[in-house]
Amino acid sequence: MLAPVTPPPLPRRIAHLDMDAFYASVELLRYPQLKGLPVVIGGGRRSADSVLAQRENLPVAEFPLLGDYKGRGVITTATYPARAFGVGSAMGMMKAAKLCPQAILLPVDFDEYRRFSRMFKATILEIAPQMEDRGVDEVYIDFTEVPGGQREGGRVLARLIQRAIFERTGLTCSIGVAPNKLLAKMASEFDKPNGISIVHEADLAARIWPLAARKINGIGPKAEARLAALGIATIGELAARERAWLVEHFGRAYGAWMHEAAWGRDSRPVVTESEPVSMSRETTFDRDLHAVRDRAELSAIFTQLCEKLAEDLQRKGYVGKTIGIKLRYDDFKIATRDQTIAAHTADARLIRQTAGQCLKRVPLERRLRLLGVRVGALRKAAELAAESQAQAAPDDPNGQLF
DNA sequence: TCTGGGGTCCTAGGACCC
DNA sequence: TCTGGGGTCCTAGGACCC
Repeated sequence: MLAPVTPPPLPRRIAHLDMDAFYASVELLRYPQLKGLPVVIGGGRRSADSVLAQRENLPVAEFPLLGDYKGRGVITTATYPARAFGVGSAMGMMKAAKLCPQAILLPVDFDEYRRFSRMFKATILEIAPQMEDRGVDEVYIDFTEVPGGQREGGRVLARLIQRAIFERTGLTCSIGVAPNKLLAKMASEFDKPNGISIVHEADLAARIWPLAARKINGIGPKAEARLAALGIATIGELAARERAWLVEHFGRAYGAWMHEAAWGRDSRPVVTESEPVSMSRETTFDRDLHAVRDRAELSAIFTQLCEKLAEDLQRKGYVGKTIGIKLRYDDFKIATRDQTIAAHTADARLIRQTAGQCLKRVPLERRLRLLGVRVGALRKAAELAAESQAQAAPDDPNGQLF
């Protein structure tokens, strides 16, 4: 008997695709008259009665200005002309207004960004079926088995996808292709905007090791600071340390992972489907509120959050079992409490009641800045219903007895 | 008026069970 | 004086990401 002949496996080629300045680019498609001007997006949601909602061909002079903005909130994104003034994402609005009061301020329009997000993802799926969603403007794509995915290390397929997205949406993106997700993510930043970068294992020392350790997806500001204190700034310096030394300083799991990452090793698959674990709603108040003195106002907001969350769950077909709250105090410290109830629910009143119990277990002397409600341990409502049906099925002896 | 909103995953201690 | 060991669930906090 002849052993079945299996062709050697193809080398893994994983792409990371990142839309270029996504929110701002979507806004500029709608308001081309703003091209080249400093534009900032953030500070709240677009309301139906806003001047912007009424006319798309609004003259530039009639757009709202950042300098006129009053409120808390942060910049979601800024165009390059705005960034030239030192304005950037996550910056407080009031601080940004001082730096560049003449910038045009657009409120965020998530519905519109989601619409474009669906469009570019559908375009990718028509070409490459193995796609992992990483938020509104990012995906991983497994090129390995896709026709043409191996040509020029992935460049040919990347170019095809880039063109298809541009033709469908008018938006550009940057793509990195590498042996795994970790390297592909870094590669996609190499040539922005509208670029393609191909990285191979052999490029590790030349192209990855000179980068700051912070460029590794999973090393954030805290880990970066701890590394810096230990004299490590670049990925190469991280790679030069013994695994055992990293484990000693960062714990078994994180230390070992850091070592693997620095050596460009990552075997995580591209995950095409996943179920949500939790859903939440939270809001930062216009002014800090006190649990006793602003009780009525707080209570109304609390109820509203629970109602919105219940709506989200019901619309998407989920029920959850762990109900929780989140508070941010005026000193920015965060407290969370949660409680697991007997049965899964998506009912606003039950969520409100359980979250109310949680609120009683948390200190309420300080003023509050933010209140949030969360439902976790989610299940698909339909699946849960099917299971309880099965439990009462006639082949269950207990089911027959009673 | 510095500092949004929506997520995931990990850790660690205690309860509880066998 | 000696007092297991493993597994799972629950809870609180924190790091990180988009």
